Amino acid sequence: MSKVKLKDIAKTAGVSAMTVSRVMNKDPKVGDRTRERIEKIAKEMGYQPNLAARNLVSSRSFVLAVMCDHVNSSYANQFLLGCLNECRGNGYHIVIDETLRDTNKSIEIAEELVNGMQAEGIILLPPVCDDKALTMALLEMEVPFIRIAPNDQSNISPVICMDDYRAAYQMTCHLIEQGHTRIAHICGRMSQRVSEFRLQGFKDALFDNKISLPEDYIQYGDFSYKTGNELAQSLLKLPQAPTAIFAANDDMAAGALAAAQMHGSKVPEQVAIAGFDNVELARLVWPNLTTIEQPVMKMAELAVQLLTTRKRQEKQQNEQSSRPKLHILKHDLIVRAST
Amino acid sequence: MSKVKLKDIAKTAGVSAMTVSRVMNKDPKVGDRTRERIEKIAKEMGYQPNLAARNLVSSRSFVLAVMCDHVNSSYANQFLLGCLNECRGNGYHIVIDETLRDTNKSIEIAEELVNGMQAEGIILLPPVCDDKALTMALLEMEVPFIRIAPNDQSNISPVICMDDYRAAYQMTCHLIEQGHTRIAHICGRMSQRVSEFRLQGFKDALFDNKISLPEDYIQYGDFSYKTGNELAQSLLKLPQAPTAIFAANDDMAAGALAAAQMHGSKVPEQVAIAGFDNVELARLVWPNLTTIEQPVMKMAELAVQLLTTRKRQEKQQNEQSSRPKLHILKHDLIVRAST
DNA sequence: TTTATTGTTGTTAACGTTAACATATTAAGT
DNA sequence: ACTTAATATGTTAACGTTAACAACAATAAA
Repeated sequence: MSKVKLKDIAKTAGVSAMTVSRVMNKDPKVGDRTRERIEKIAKEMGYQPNLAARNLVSSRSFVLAVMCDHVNSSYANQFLLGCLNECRGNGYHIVIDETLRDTNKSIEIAEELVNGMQAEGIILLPPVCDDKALTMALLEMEVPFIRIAPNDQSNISPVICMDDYRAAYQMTCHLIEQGHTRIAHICGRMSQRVSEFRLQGFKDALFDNKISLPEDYIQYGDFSYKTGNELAQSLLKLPQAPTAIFAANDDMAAGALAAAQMHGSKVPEQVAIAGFDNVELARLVWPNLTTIEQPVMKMAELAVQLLTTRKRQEKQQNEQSSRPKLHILKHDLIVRAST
Repeated sequence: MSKVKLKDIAKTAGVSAMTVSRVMNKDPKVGDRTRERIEKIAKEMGYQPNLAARNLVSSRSFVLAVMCDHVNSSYANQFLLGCLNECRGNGYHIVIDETLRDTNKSIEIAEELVNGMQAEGIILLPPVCDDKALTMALLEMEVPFIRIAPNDQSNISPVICMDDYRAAYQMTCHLIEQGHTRIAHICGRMSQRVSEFRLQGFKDALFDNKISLPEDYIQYGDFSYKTGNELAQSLLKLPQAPTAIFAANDDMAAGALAAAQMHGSKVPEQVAIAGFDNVELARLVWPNLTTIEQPVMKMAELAVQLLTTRKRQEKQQNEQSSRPKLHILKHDLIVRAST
C-alpha cells in the first residue's frame, strides 16, 4: 500500500513522469485536461511525494528549524504552536532543537540542520538569537534565518519583535489610572535588552505623570518565579510598601502574587500585581494576572511566512535593495483581576 | 564552505566513497588505520552527511514523529522535552504535529509523515492514541508506532503508561495520614480511562481505611482549570464541606486552590488540596501543590529508545514471539505545601 | 605450497524526483 | 501555405548516499 511513485501515476495516466511532477508542483505549463486527469489519478492512488528524493535533487527540504535554549517554557511552547499553525497545509515541517546555552553545541546543531537536514530556514528564539558565534556561523552557511526579539537589532537578518518600551509604559499608566502612586517594578534579567526597555517604559510613565520613584522600588530579578517571589517579599516589608507591583514577566508576577498572599495582603485591594507576556500561567493563578499580551503566536506565524516565501521574493527582487527588515508586532494590555 | 561530500573525503584520503560511508556508519569491517585517518579528515573538512540522500537510498530518515491533539499543553511540552533529550547525539530528529481532534486530518498527517518524510516511527500522545481509524491506518502502513497512556491497552502496538490506580490510592492514603476524613475527589474527563483508574484508586483507599464517602464528594470535571474551580466552589459550599480535595490533575487542582482562596479558606489549614501530574504549574501557584509526579519525560525517552532500537531488535529476533509490550513506569508522590 | 577463511576495500546500480534541455504540437501572423 | 512563436510534453542526467556484490589482500589451516 502506498509506495505510489510518480512513475506509477505516469503509467496509468499514459504520460511521462515529468508531466506528473509538473502537476504536483503546480507548474502552469501543463494542459488543463491533462492536469485534471492526473490530479484525479494521483488522489485515487493516494500519492505522497517522497520528500527525500525531492530534497536531494532540488535542495528544497520543506523543513524549517526552530532553535531555542529550552523548549520547556511557555514562550517556546506557544511559539511552536504558532509555527505549526502556519505550516498546516503548506507542506512545511518544523524541527525543533534545544541548545541548552552551549555555543559549541548550537553551531553543531545548526550545521546538522543546514547541511544534514537541509533546513530551508532557521528561527532563533531569545536568548539564542544573541549568540554571536552562532549567527556568524549561520551567515557563513548562507542559510536564511530570523531572530525573535534579539538584543542586537542590526540588520544581519530579519528581526521580529514587539515594542516593549511602549507596552511597559502603557501598563504603568494603567496602574496609575487605578489610583496607585506607590508603584514598584521587578526587572527581568538585565542582560536581555527587553528588560531595559520595560524598565525605561516604567520609569518614563511615572515621570510623565509626575510620580516619584524611590530607589528601592526597583528590584532586579531574572525572570524566574523564585526571584519574583523573593523580591516582592522585600518590597512588601518596606516601611513605605508599594501598593502596586509591576513585574517584567508573568512568572515573576506569579511569584509576587504568592508573596503577597504569604504576607497576608489582599490582591488587588491592598496590593495590585501586573505581569508581562500573557502566558497560560497568567490565567491559572488566582487572582488572574493583568498582563501584556505579547503576540508570540503571531511572531511565529510571521517568521514562517517570511522563510517560506523568501525564495519567490528572492527571484523577484534578486538581491535588490531589500535589506533584512525589522518587524514590530502589536501588543495588547489585558486587564484581569489582579489590578 | 561545507558542501563536503563523501566523494571529497574519499579523494583526499585516497580511498573509495564507499569506505568513507562505512566509516561514517561505524561499519566494523574497515581497517583501524583507515578508519582513524578518514575520521580525522572528515572532521577537518566538516563533513555532514546529507540526510536526504541517505534517506532516499536506505529508507532510514532519522526522523521520529510525535502526534498530539494540541501542542500547547504542559504534558505535550514536557513529552517533547524528553524526546529531544533522548535524541540528542543519536542523530535522530523530532517532528511534531497537531491533529486538533480531527480524524481525517490525523490520517492525512500520518500519511505525509510516513510516505513523505519517511518517519521511522510515530508516537501517539493521548487522546490521539485512541483514534481507532488512525491506529488502523498506521497498522496498514506498517509503520512502528507507540501509544502513550491509551484507553485501549490491546497489543496492536507497544504501550507506555503509569499505574494511575496505585498513584491515586497512594495520594488518598497521604491525605488520610494527614488526619483528613472528609476527602473529596474531582474527576477528569471520564472518556479517558485514566480518570476511571484515578477515581477507583481514590475510592478503594477510602474503603480500605474505613472512611465513608458521601455521594456529593465526587465531582466530574474535564481536566480544565475552569471545571476544577467551579466544582471546588460547590464542594466548599456543602453543609458538610470536605477538608481535603484531591483533583485528578494539576490544572483542576489549581482551579480548586483559587476557589478556596476566593472562599476565604486557608490552604492547607482549613482545606488541603492535591493534584496529579506535577506539571510546572504545580510549583508556580501558592501554596505549591502536593501532586503525583507522572514520569512524562521518562515515557518520552523510553518511547524514543524503543523506536530507535527497533531495527536492530527486529533483525535479532526476526518477528519472533516478541509481541508489543506494555511498559508501566514508576511514579512518585510529591508532597508540597498544599496538604 | 596450496587452499580455505577472514577481513578489508572497490564497483556498480539504484533510490524518486526535478532541472535543463529537446521535441512535438498548436496557434497566430504573414 | 509557411514561417514564427507559444504551449505542451518527453528525455536525459544528476542530486549524494548506500546495498549488494565483486575483488583483492592477509592470515590460518591443510
